[in-house]
Amino acid sequence: MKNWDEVRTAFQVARMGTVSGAAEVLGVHHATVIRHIDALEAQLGVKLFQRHARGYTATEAGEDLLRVAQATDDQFAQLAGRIKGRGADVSGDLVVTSLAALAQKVAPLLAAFQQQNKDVYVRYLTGDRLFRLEYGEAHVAIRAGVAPDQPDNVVQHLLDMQVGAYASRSYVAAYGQPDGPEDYAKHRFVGTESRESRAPYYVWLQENVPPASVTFRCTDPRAARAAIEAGAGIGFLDQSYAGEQADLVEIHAPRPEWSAPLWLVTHVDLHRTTKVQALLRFIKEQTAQGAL
Amino acid sequence: MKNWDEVRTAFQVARMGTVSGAAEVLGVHHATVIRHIDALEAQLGVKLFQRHARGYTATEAGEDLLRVAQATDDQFAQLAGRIKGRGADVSGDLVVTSLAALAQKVAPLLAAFQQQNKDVYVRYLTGDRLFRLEYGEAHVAIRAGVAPDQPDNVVQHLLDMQVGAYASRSYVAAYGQPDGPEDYAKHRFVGTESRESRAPYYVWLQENVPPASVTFRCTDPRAARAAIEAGAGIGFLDQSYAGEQADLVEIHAPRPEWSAPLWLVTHVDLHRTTKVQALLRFIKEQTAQGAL
DNA sequence: CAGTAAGTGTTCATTCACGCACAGAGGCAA
DNA sequence: TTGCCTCTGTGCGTGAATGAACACTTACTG
Repeated sequence: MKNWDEVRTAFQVARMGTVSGAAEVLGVHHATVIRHIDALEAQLGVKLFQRHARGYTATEAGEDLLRVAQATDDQFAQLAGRIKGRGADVSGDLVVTSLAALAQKVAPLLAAFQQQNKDVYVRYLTGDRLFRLEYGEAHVAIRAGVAPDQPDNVVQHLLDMQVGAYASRSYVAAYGQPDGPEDYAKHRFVGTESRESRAPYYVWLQENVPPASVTFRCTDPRAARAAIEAGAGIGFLDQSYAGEQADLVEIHAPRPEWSAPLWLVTHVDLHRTTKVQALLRFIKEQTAQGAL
Repeated sequence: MKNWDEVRTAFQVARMGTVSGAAEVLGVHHATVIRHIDALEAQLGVKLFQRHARGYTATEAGEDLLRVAQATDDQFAQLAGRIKGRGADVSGDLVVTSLAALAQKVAPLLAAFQQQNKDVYVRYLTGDRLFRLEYGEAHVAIRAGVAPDQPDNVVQHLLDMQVGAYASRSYVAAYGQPDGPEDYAKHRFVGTESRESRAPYYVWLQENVPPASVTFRCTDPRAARAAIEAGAGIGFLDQSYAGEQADLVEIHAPRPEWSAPLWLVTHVDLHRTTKVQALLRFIKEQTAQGAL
C-alpha cells in the first residue's frame, strides 16, 4: 500500500460508483482515475471493482477499502480543521525560555497571560543551557545582551534594563560609599569570571576599577546577586529589582552606557502564529506599563 | 487535505526526523520530500516542521499529523493484508444465481458446499429478472440455453440436461399416448409463448406438432411444469426431475437433439479468485457424480 | 426505433513533478 | 582551527503521469 493517492482515487470511485464522477470530485481527468485503479489492483493482485458500461461497482475488497478510506478521509478532514484552526486560536502548549535571572519578572507575566488565555498550557524553561528556538525547544525566548543574529530568528527589542551599582547595607556599614572613581581602589567589587564578557557594565568595570578591587567573580548572575546581597562588594543589578530590596543601597544610579538590552526572540516559522503574536503583544503591553 | 501522498511524506519526515531519512524510506529523492512538505504547509497555512541543519522537528501541528498519519498507515497495512489474503481463502459472501427452475437441484448443492466451507455465507438468488454478473450482482451464475456471449463472462459448459416429453397420469388416462407423429394432431401440448424460443425442444415442437395442438403456452418454465403436472398436455421436462415424479408418464425418452446445455458463468474479474474456483470445482465434481 | 446522454477505455501530445548535481550550513573529531 | 560528514535547499533537464480527443457501449426517452 505504497501510494496513498491511488487509495484516495479508489475511495472516490467506490463512493461515486462511476469513474467519471470520481474524476470530477477529484478534479482530474477520468483517464487518470482509470490508471490509478488499474495500478492499485495490479499492486494488490485483486480486483477492487467490476467494470461495466454504467460504472464501477465495488467488490468485497473494494467495499473494504471504501470503509477504511472513508475513515481516513474523515480523520484527515478533522486533522486539517485542527491544524488550520490552531493557527487562529490561542491554545495548546506555549513554551517560553529566558535567562534564569529574569524568572522573577517573567513568571508573573506568563501567569497573567495564562489567566487571560485559559486554553494555553504555559511551559517556562530556564536552565543552565541555552534552549534553542531553531530546534523547536521553545516558541519564544527572552534574551539579554547583544542582539541574537541567528538567521531564522525574529528579534524584537523589548526594553533596556536600567542597571545601577548596588551594595548591601552590611557592606556600606563596613566600607562606606565611594565618593568618586578615586575611591574604587579602596572598595570591593563583584564582577564576572569571564574576561571577555560583553555586558556593558562589566566592560565599564574592567576599564574603571583596578582588578585588585574585584574580589569576587562568578559566572552566574544569580550568584552575583546573592554575593552582593551577602555583602561581598559593589555589583551591578537591575534597578527595578534592586529598588525593591530594602537591604540594598544604590551606589551609582543607572547610567545609559550600562543599560542592557532585552530581546524578544521567536523562530521565524512560529512568529506569525496568532498564539505567539498574542504573547508577544501581551509582553510588550505589560512592559510598557512597567511590569519589567 | 487534497493530496494524501503529501501527508504520507510528511508522516515519514515526522517519524524519521530528517528529510533525507524520509526520502530513503519513501524511495524518492530528498528534493521531492522538501517540495511535498512545502506544498502541504502552504496548503494548510501552518508550519508543520521547524527546519534546521540537523533535520526537521515537528511542531504541534506536525505531531498531530504524525499521530493521525500513523493510524492511517496502520489501517492501510491491515487493509492491504486483508485484501491480499482475501484472494487466498474461501470466506465471505458467495452469491450464486440461476433460473428458478434449477433451484431444487442447486440449493442442496450449495448447502453441501457451505458445509464444507464454514466461512462462506451463501446467497442464492433466483428471481424473475436475470441477475447480472457484470454489475456485481453475483459471483457465479448457472445459465441454460445458448452459451452466453457477454465479453466479460467466463463460460464453462456444465452438462447437457436430458429433456424428455412427459405428461401427467391424468392426461394419459384421458388422451392416451401418441404412437407416432401422426397422432400429434389428436393430442395437446404445452409449449412456449415466445415464438422465437431458442430451446431445441421447442424448435422441435414448432416443426413437428401442428400449432393447433399446442393448447397451452406460457413463458415461465415453472408454469409449464405446473401445467404439465395438472394434465394440460404433453410437455418437456428435465429427465432427472420428471423421473422422480410418480405422477408423470414418459411420452418420449430424452433425445440428443432436445438436450439443453447448462453453463457455469462467472465474471472475468472474479473467475480467478480461489473462492469462486472452489465453488466451480465443487459443482463440477458433484455434477460428474450425478447430483444434477 | 432513432436519438441522446452518460460512461468506459485507448491513443497521443504535453506538462508537471521528479531525480540529478551542486552549493551552503552546521556539527563533530582530530 | 581544519577537514570531513551529514543534512538542507535550489536550478535544470528529463520522463512519467496527466489531460485532451475520439471510439465504443449501454441505458433511457419521446
